[in-house]
Formats: sequence, C-alpha cells, structure tokens
Amino acid sequence: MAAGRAFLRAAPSSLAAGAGRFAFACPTALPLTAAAAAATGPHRRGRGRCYCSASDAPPPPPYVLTTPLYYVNAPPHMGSAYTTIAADAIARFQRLLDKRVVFITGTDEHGEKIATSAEACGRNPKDHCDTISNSYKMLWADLDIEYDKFIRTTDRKHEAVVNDFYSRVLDSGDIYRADYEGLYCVSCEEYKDEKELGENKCCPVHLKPCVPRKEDNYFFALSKYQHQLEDLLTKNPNFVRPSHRLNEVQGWVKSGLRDFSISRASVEWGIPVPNDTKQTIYVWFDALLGYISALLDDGEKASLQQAVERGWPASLHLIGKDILRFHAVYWPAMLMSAGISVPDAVFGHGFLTKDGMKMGKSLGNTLEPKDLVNRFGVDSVRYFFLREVEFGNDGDYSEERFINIVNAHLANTIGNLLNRTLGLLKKNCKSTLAFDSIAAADGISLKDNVENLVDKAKDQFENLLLSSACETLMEIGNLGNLYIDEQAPWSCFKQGGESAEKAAKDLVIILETMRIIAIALSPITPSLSLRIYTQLGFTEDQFRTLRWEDTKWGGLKAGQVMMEPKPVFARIETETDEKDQSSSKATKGGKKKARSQGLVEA
RNA sequence: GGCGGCGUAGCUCAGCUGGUCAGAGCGGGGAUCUCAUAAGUCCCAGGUCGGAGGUUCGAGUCCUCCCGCCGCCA
Repeated sequence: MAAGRAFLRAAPSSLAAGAGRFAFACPTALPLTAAAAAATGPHRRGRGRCYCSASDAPPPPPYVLTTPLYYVNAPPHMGSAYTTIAADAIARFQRLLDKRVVFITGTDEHGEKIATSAEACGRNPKDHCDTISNSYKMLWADLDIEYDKFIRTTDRKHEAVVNDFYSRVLDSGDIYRADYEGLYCVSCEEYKDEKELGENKCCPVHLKPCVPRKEDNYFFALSKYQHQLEDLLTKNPNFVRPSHRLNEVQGWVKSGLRDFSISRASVEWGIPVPNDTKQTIYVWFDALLGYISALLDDGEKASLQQAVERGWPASLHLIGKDILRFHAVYWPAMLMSAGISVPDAVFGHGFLTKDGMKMGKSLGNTLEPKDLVNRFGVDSVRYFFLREVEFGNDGDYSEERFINIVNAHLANTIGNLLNRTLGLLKKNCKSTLAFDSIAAADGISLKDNVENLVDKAKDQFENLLLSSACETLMEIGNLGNLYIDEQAPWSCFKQGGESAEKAAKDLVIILETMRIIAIALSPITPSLSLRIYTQLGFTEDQFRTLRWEDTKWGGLKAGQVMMEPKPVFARIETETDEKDQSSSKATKGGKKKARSQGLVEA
C-alpha cells in the first residue's frame, strides 16, 4: 500500500498547490479592517441576512467550500496560498449571491514527521503545531482570506468526529486488520511499491532510501466500492473537475481499487484507533474528516451526526491535482461506507512554476507568498494568479509578466480610469454628482454593454472560470476608457452650456461603471474594490453589505460626493522605468528589473 | 509499454458540432488626445495554425502516420 500521509504532505517541488498532506488553510482578517479579524475567524460580514430557524421554511443548505487541511510539516508556500486564494474568491462570489457560505480551511497536524521535527526543535508536538498552524493563519490574513472555519486535526471536536466516523465504517464491516510488510518511506509516511522506487530503493518524492517495515494495520475495504464509485462518476460527471481530470479518476477506478491502510502502529502522534490504543489513525481517516468536523460550532456537542447536520455535504472541495485520488476516490468511498452523503464536486487545480521551472527548496527558487504581498500588495498577488493561470491548468509566474499584467490591468485600466474621472469631477463639479446614474445613462449603449458583461462575468464565476471572469471585467474597464475618450468631457466642460451638462452626465456614467466593476471584481481583489468604493463616497459598511444584485445599474445618485481623487492602485515601478522617465521620452514598458513601490492606501 | 492530452503570432493562450478561424491578452513598433497613475485611444504581427499524407467542393477544425512535449497507468 502506498499512498498515505505522504501524499498530503508530499507535493515536493513545484508549487504543488495544495500539496502537503492535504493542505488546508487558515484564517485571516480582511486586510481592509484588521480590527475585525476576530478570534473565531477572519470572515466578518456585514449585517445581512438572518437565517433564523423559527420561521416557516427551513434555511437553504449552505455553500460549503474547502481547501485541503495543510500539513504542518512546513510553513505555507505559494502552492497552498494559490489554492486558498482561489477558494476565497469563490467563497466571496457565493456570498455576493447571498448564499450562506461556510468556507473551511485548516491544518493537518498528526503524523510521525511532525513528531520528529518537533523533537528536533526540542519542543512538544502540540507547540510545534501551534506555531506552524498560526503561520498559516497569519498568511491568510495577509492574503485577504476570509475563511469561516479553521479546523485543526488536533482540535478536540475533530477527534470526536474521527472516532464516530471510524466506528460507523467499522460497523459497516469495511475495516479489517492485516499484516503489511513493505518498503516504507519515513518522509512520506507511507509504504511504497518497489516498482515506483528509484536507485537504492529511494523514494521518488524525497529521494531517500525506503526502509523495510512490517506491521499489522487496519485497512479500509476500498475495493468493495468500485461499482458505486463508477456509478458516481458516470451519473455525476461534474463530480470531478476540470473535466479532463475526470478521465484520470475513472481510469483509476476502472483499473481496480486496492484496500488501503488506515492506521499506523509505529506512530504515536495521532488519534488512537478506537479499541486499539497501540495504533493511531492514519491521515485519510483523520484529516479528511476535518471537512466535516469543521462544521461544528465551538462549544457544541461534538459528534459526527451533529457536524453532518451543520451543512454537509460540501459543495466543493478545492484541491491541488496531487491529492485528487484521495478526494475523488478514497473519500467518497469512505463516506459511502459511513452512510454519509458524498460532496457535490472536487476541483483539482494545477501546479505553479516559476520562470518555467518547478519550484523547490532544493532548487532554491521558491516563491514566498508573503514576500510577494510585501512587495506588490495583496490585490496584485490575488489578481495575477487568478487571472493569468487558467483555473485548473498549471501556470507560470515570472516577475516581468506579473508586473506587466498587474500594471496594465489594475493600474492603467481600472485605477487610472477612476482617477482621471474623479479628477475631472473635482475640477468641474466640486466632486459632486449632478445626476442620478440612471438618468445620466438614458439612451446610452454603454450601460447595456456593461450589464451584459456583468452577466457574463457572473456566469463565468459560477462555473469557476475565474480567469475568464477577470477578463470580462477588464473589458468593462476598457469600455469605460473608450467611452471617456470618445466623449472627451474635458473638452465639453470648456465649452460650457449643454456640452458641460453632457460632460457632467458622462462622468456619472463612468463612475457608475467603476462602481459596478468594484463589486464584480471584489471576489478577486477585495481590498482594491473597497478602495474604489470608498472613493466613490461610500462607507466600508456599505461596501460590506453589497450583493451581486447591486451591480445593477443605478447605484450612484445625484448629490453623492466623491472623495479626493487619489490613485487606488499604484503602478509597480521598475528601475528601468525610472531611467526611461528621467531620460528622454519614456516608452510604455521597458525591461523591468524588479522593484516595487509602496501600496496605495484607501 | 498502454491510455488521455498537447504542439496556433516574441510570450500566455481562445478557436464547439469542418466553409470571415487566422484571433485575444501581455510585450514590441508607429500615430494621436491631454482629463489621468508618462496612463487613454487608434493602427501595425504578413504566424506554412509541429511535420507528411488522406477524406471533402472546402480542414488549426475529421482520419492515418511521423516528430516533440506533458499527464495518468504499467
């Protein structure tokens, strides 16, 4: 039996997004309002709906979205950051649709490897886990991740759920004990097939020799679920996404399934197997259950049944492609055995490379998400990866491309459009809107075009086409720039009279367009969207209660006073840019040589 | 070795069931407005759509073979 903890943790080099044992994420606070980040979790929402029970109709099922529970053998890397950013964007979009969202992330903290590294640091495992787990939470805060639940596999409630689950599967007759002997990779924490090993029986992942090990373990009878799994995949082809990964999964199932080991006799740092405290439960029957135990509220009775009633099944498990097998094969079979609904879908995204190379510590070319945020700002990081990496495929990061894209889209198209318009409004209208946006846009085709594009973006968001959604929203920005150029309000104001009145209307039209972009883009760039909204004269509270339906044309009313025009997104400058500027006339880009600039505050 | 998939402008890629499909974004070159974050707008890429055959009135778009990548499995 191979596959085990190692998988979740493996994900060696390249930014295996989501790698690690499973990777899960942590909480965060909206950078926007640090204060809000409460102990419970980052997601702070504006006032809003109340799903009180009392009344008639039962509340609609929540939209439960998960990232993997990240393995705490190492601090978060770009891969886990990518998974979590994408999940956050999806969660934010669903909230805009007024869905009750439960965005789950967390950390997977058991296993031999954790105990060993803790010992190496002279600390007990729990302290070690606390530190690493917290580093995830810190990063999520930096990345504007607003999760609802952060589950740690060392949480008491989680252990209770794991025990209940184990008992159910045992009652189903799907757990048996057997001897297992084979070559074991300590780093992966799993047995390996000799066939997959390299020279000197080295593990292909860690390149370290595997050692012979024999122990009796408990096994899960995965093989019994072959037909049910085939059925699931056939009847619900959307269970695995993107679609090309479905073929892979179907192949795995059709080629036959082997039972897998769910316990370890030699590992102490873990949840004891019920009725056999000499063994601990191995990752699959531990960490995967975090998706369910996370649903429990703090302080409430911790049981599997209770947790399931809190909103299971999950609507979407977002993971890196490296752990697809465990989520699309093992996990549903386990749930079937326990008599629990399977999730609606599993989405396996691709890996990230840097300058075309796999990333890895050994190569010394890792991308540190925290560094990126410090240098370029959170909106840039979120936007770049969600826009430039077709969701589901592998993607590449290069600093030059990052700067080009972010500058062209967020600074030149979006930021500058707002800034130039507010500048004109200030100079000619005392920063005050003279018309309602609906009246101003009467008979203007731009309004219809914007509405159509917003609908298109919504559709793309719903289908997890995040990159396409970004592209569509940028089209709106392009239309705005084109419109203002064609109307040339700066000239009309100089003419005065009716021309000036028309110009005043045009500014309202552009600003309303900006308002709509801000809302629709908020799942991707929440901080930037807030800055835009604030400049349009709204409060943060107003921003927080926005729904997708607020993208409907007409939000800006006559009399609304705009803030002082100030760039909402600073271009990322490079050394070359500066030389160009100081010398003769500058060209558009110039070769960049990295170097960032301070962020713009709201 | 078996089974996906891929190979389209410098880069990243769209192109569903064959006939404006030769495109977009970024970069690059040129022009232009001047309100703006030296931003905006407009024009420009003559790319044999990996190669060779074939089907068809007509093929990036279907078939065969070859070359080169990548994934899963063995």
